[in-house]
Amino acid sequence: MSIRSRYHHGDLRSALLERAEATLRKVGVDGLSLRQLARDIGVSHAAPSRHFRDKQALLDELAASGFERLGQRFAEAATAEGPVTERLYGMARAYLRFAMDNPELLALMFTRKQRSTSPDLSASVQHAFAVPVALIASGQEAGEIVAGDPKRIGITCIAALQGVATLVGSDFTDYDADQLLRDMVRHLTDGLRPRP
Amino acid sequence: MSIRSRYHHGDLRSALLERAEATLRKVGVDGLSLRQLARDIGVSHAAPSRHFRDKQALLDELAASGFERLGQRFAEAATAEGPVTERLYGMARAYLRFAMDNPELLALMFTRKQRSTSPDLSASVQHAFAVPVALIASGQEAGEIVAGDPKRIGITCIAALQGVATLVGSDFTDYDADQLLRDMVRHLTDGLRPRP
DNA sequence: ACCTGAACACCGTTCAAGT
DNA sequence: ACCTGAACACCGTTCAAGT
Repeated sequence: MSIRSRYHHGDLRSALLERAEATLRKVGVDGLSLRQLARDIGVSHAAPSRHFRDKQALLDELAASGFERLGQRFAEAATAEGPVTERLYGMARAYLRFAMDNPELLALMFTRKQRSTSPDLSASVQHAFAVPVALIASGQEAGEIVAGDPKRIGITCIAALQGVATLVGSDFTDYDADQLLRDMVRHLTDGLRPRP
Repeated sequence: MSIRSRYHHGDLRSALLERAEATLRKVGVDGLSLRQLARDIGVSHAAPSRHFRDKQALLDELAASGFERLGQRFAEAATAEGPVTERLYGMARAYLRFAMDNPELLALMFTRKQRSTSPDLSASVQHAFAVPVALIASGQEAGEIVAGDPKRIGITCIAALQGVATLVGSDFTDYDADQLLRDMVRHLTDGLRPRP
């Protein structure tokens, strides 16, 4: 960061992403403007276009990085000690923690506008989702989970968690997140139909 | 609509809401601008402010009307013939149909930004959610559903459906909506833990 | 290669003034 | 009561020109 190199920022791309995520957290997507981002970083308002084709491209990268981090948290929970169902519950808690720590980012991750999903984003999603699917497959081997395509069961679980995250974030209910999550896990595990 | 009354629109408020929903469906929230709406209707760009404090107020009303219609569809499904579990499945299908018919509206309905929810919207939500809760309560009486606070079980079901709708709308998965929904209903009904 | 400055076509919101 | 027109302070995107 010599005085000479202040004209060329050096790593404007990373700086934009970093600042964008901070702004997203503080003021939400609607409050995020490329011009303000550029101002914050101290660069002209036209500079970002060198690194992101348009605003949506920057948002797509934020979403992709979100899925990468979510995938990491999944992986940590999946490789913990204990029976599969315990680890699945750990993953569920990791999901909800991520959702509550990054509510605006999560909304961005699952809002696909009417644009085609970028290959980058798609790869991050597949990578993240693969973790619970694998865990479910090993749960089936251990006889802890019913038979069936682990991919389909995994997607069902992710959908359930995403729903909990959405409801928690919408404050349409007074139940706290932990209780909602426990209810969901319990009912999805044991079923709503009474067991004999 | 006499020539004399063209200056005063007459029912600008309704016209704005109607046009806004059509635009929402066509180009999404991001493509929705008050100025364009005013232009479409043939009124000055400042006119909408008489009827909606700001853009968010109009979006809130759209969301509220969404919940009202969703509640109606719920009520229809709830009062159908057959056992409770059948009617719950009918409600689930109604939810997903609504989600697929109004993807942008649904996103709007569940995206609460970081603003306080308007009382109007909150009332619509409570009204809509009350339907599945009541159905679950009668399912418990019939012995078709496990014991527990019907409100909490109902919220769990809605979360599950909302999650399915989100995943279907995000096109992160290739599974079609019906299959995803059937999987969710089956697993939530019977549980992921093997039954003896 | 990377950034600037000006330009273009938009926004939401406000407010005196008109009917 | 309801709407207009002008004004203000913003946007995203593009593009010749600078270093």
